[in-house]
This record gives sequence, C-alpha cells and structure tokens, in this order.
Amino acid sequence: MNTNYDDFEHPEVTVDLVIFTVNEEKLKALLIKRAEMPYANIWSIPGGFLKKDESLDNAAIRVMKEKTGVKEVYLEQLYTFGRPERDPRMRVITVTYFALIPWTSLIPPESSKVTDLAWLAVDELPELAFDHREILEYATQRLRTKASYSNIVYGLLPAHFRLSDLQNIYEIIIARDLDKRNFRKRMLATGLLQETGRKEITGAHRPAMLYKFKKREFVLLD
Amino acid sequence: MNTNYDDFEHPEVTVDLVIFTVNEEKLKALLIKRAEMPYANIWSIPGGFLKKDESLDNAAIRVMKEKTGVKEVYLEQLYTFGRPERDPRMRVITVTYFALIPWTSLIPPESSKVTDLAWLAVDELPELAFDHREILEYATQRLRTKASYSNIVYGLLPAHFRLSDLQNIYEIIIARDLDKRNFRKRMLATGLLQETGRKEITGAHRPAMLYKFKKREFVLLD
DNA sequence: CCAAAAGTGTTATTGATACACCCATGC
DNA sequence: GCATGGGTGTATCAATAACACTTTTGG
Repeated sequence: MNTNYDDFEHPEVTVDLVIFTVNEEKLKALLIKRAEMPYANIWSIPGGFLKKDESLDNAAIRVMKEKTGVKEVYLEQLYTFGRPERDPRMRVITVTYFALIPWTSLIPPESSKVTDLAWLAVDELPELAFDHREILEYATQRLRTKASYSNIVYGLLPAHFRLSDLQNIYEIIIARDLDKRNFRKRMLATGLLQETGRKEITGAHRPAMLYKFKKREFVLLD
Repeated sequence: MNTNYDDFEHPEVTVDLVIFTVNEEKLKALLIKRAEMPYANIWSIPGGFLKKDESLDNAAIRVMKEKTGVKEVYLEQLYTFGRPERDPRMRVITVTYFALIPWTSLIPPESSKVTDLAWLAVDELPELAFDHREILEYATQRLRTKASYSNIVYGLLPAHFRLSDLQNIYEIIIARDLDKRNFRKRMLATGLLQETGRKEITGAHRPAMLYKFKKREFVLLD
C-alpha cells in the first residue's frame, strides 16, 4: 500500500439499495423522489452515507429499516460503483445491495400517503438520478440470472405459499411462461419445499396445498 | 440521502487485487510481504489507495501494472469489504478485484530477485495481513464457481494452447480429474475454440493441435 | 521398438421438454 | 351445473457420464 497520502483524497462512501418486490404481476423496485439538488424531483434508489463504525451490511440494513416496515429481508451485496463523475458534487463511491421482500410484508401495502416513495415496475422506469438506472439494470439482471439457478425467490414470497404463487413469481422474473406440470415436478424434486398441510380458502375453487421453503437465508431487522 | 455530514466520516477507499495464475500444477496468488506496521513482514495481497479522479477499474489496472509485467489481464470486480476494524489504523473500505494471468506471460517468470513478491499456492497459505485470507478465499471460491460454467480460464492460458493444457487448468482449479474424451467433446462442442493449425514440437510424442479462444475479454494495460 | 502424450466412439443414464385431462370447491 | 384454479403421468429428446484402445512422434 502507498503511504503518500498527498496523492489521495478520501471519497465519500454511500450504500444504495435496489429493493425488489413483485406486485400486480410486475417486478417492481422501491424508488424515492429526491427533494434536493442535484436531481431534485427525480427518482432515485434509497441509500445513505456509511457511518463511522458501521459495517457495509449494517448500513444496508439501516437503510432498509428506514424505508420499509419489513422484519426480515433477503439482502446481498451487488457491486460497487465509483466513476469519478457519478455525483456532480463530490467523489462518491457507492456500495450497492439488492434486497427482496414479499409484497405481503409491506405494512401498510403501498406504504402510507407519502408521494415521494413509490414501487415502480422495472421495465417502465422514469428518468433516474445519478447512475441509478445503470445500478438498477445491473440488479435486475443479477436477480434474473440468480433466480434461474437458485431458490432466492423465497425472498419475494410469504412464508407459506401455493405452488402456483411460486410459479407466478418465476414467470414474472424470467419473463417467460412455464409448464405447470414440469415446474411442479422440478420444484418438488429439489427437496427444498415442505408441505405445511394447511389449505387456503380463497375463491370458488379447490383449495391449494401450502408450502414453505425448508431453508431461507434472511437478514433480520431488529 | 442524509445530508447531516456530522454523523459521518470519510473512510479511506483502497483497491486490493487477488491475482491468480497456475504454475507447477497449482493455483497460485501473487502476495507481497509487508514492510511496515501493522502486519510488518506478513504477506498481503497487492493493493493501493484509490486516487482522486480515478475510477475503481482504473485503480485496479494501475495496481496490476505496478506489480506485474503483463500486457493484458482478465479483471473482474469481486466484492467490497468494510468491517470497521479490518484495518487497525483507520477506517478502510476495500473494493477487491480478481485477476487471471497466464504464467507464461510473466517476465521474467518468478519476477526478478525481489523477495517481497511471491506466488504462493492458495491451498498452502501462510498467515495473511488484515482480512486478506477471507478475501483470498472468497476469490478462490468465485474462480472455482465461475470456471464451472464459463470460459474465463482463458485468462490463465497463453493465446495458443493444447486441449491437454486446457484440461489441466480446469482440473487444477476444480480439484478433480476429468475424462479426456468427454472433456474434448464438450469443449469443441461449445464452438468457442478455434484450431490454429500449427503444431507444437516439444517432446518425444505426437505433436498436439493448438487452439485459441475465439473470444476473450481482457483489460489491456497501456 | 519403446516411451509419451495425442487423439478418437459407443452405450447407459439422467435430466429437460412437450403435452391434456380430471378434481374439489363456491356460488 | 358451471366457473375457477388445483392437481396429476408419460413419451421423447438432449446432455452427461462411463469406459479403452490406436496413432504419431523422438530417441
């Protein structure tokens, strides 16, 4: 390491989050309308400055708590962006995370009447502040890729769900229809699912078996 | 974003690299023996402070140039580590990269007579400074995973190589023997390889066809 | 002619895909 | 009794895994 500190300056470090959910048959991300310059009134992804003595993961957890009412979340570091001109005010390095939360855990759903927080569909995005579009597209890509070979979609589902809910989430994320019989066969064959015996009682049709994932890795908030 | 700067401090940002090569049938990483406290005389991975107006990628490229004589390198951002106590002197966030270079591109092989730079086998590591063991293990894991579903091992091979060289590299990385016929069949079936017609002329045996990868993604240094 | 690495095919198994009808329930 | 979503099996195809001998060369 170089110890000639004169050649260097300390950049700011922020942690920004791409928080996904699925609702109304769409993959959506939580966005915040900025109040101040630069990019006043432009949508941005939630974030905050890294605090002294706070780990990166804890900063991400803090931002999650500040912006959503959820109790647990699937959270994973995504990528670190640091183009010198990405913030016009000063040098800012941002460590980004992506998070998955089930729509059903949002309290109240479509939280309160704040107009500066919104869940927007990732394929119908408005202009975004800074390099947040690049970040969001990178996160979306990662989610799509990872969903195809792992079971992280549990982060988008409530604890108990029907196989048709699970299939629905997959179809929305990978933007392709799946065959019902093959899907169910494959999912049950993984051994990751467990019947929970109970049956839900919604509409005028046969009630479905509810399942849960045997293992889920969440970060607990509080 | 929070604009109350009093709660925050600017951490240092460094870029650290795990530089891999394969030599003597082993996966090795480039390490540097630290001269100064803390961790004086302890091995560490190469790195440096991020400079003003320098992108993260460019910082990684700069460190590569400083420590190796190679002209091109496979380079990919790995993960960002930021535990508050990871450096006893001050708060340091490190953005890590992993790099792959072919042993044959090192000039001179086992560069010069410096004793503070060494290529050490990743499964026989000494004590490492800071959290560098964690970083190196994370990088090794990522290399192993990625090698199993992509063709990034081209970064460890010279431009022209024999199929047996390629198989050898894979076997070293995934630490498992592969069937020669299946391996060759599968590799040729990908369509990523191209015969280069020429035949090498080493020992007392049938000369091998040399191949090259049709596409390789390198960062060029200089 | 011997040593050393290059090169080459077939069979069995496993996983992925395509595809259509009956079931349980509420109204 | 009808509308709604729940639930099930088989046949084909593609990919993977197991397995052993002949060829070309230098010395």
